[in-house]
Amino acid sequence: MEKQTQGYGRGMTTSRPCSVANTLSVIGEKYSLLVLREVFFGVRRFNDIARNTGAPRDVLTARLNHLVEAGVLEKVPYSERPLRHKYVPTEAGRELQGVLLTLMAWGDRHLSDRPPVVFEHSCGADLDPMVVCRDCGEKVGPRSLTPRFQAEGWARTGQVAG
Amino acid sequence: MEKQTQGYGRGMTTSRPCSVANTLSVIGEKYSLLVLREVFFGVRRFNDIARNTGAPRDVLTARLNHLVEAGVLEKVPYSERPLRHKYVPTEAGRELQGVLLTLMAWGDRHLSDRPPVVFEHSCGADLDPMVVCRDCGEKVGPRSLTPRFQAEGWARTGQVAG
DNA sequence: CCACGAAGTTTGAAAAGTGAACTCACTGTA
DNA sequence: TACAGTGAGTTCACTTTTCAAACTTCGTGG
Repeated sequence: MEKQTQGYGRGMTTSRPCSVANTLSVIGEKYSLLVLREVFFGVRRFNDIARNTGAPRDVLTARLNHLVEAGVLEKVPYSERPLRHKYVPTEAGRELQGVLLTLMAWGDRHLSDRPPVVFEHSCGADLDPMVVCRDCGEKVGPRSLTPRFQAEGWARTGQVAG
Repeated sequence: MEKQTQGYGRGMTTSRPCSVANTLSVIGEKYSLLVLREVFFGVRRFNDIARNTGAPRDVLTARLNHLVEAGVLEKVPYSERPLRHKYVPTEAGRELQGVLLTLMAWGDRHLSDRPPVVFEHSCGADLDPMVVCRDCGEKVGPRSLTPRFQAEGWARTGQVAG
């Protein structure tokens, strides 16, 4: 009955089991992350989200439903008669903020002269987000990580050589 | 001559100017982030990336070309006669690691019983990534940020009220 | 000469995305 | 009661993208 989006990875037999793919099956479709951006900005009504993201209305309907089913957003009525809903982030949804911030930081650094939006952190500084190891607090760099695969067969499928 | 992908935001007139949208115009298409995941794992050859991501070969060709044009990957020959290339991340590409890590962390937390892949950090611990403010070092939470819009007209398009 | 491998390219059908127009329920004004 | 207006979708006709499989091209090793 449900129209099933032909998603990434989640449960696929051919491709690598991976939480990146799993997460993308929830927020990887076109416009989903822009919807979340708006929700984080406090824009929570259908028409406003549609205008700010540029998403066609039927696509937006599908994305919102998908995000609600996935437990990222929650549909909360702001008016009975007529029944109207706003879309608010769940706890899980709020935890996606880090994804948005790292995406934004990369774009700020590599694709714009000056950032279109700046976040002021509660410490007073303009936020420059950074990913660190929770245990040691050190910044995570490209060479400080060694992957360990929990399922066999995926470790050395390709040449790792430089 | 170039086939122009009908992308997000970048340059659109209708939707909010935003680095999230700009970044998604580079890495937001289906499979692009999975390609980057593989490249970070050290898998750098066309056939290996195709197998591990599940991407159709023509789509993969398009994604790789797009990522190379955008300066995220670089095409480096590993054999003349026949000419064969591997795809290696540029400096800008390596800086996308934070995006992958936050996506992975969210999936680990919300979509799997146990992580399919664990990264061991150079400090010895299994990595649990966290986004912090570079200035004060504090963890960035959902309520510690205040957006400031550099272009007018986008600040209060929707109801911010809870 | 033949089979094989890597890295694409081509193909035609299926799926997804698109904007415009339409529906439906209600509201506020007269 | 009539009537214009709004929010949230849905439907429609169309375009674009995706897909898997087959094909191509260049070179290798036997």
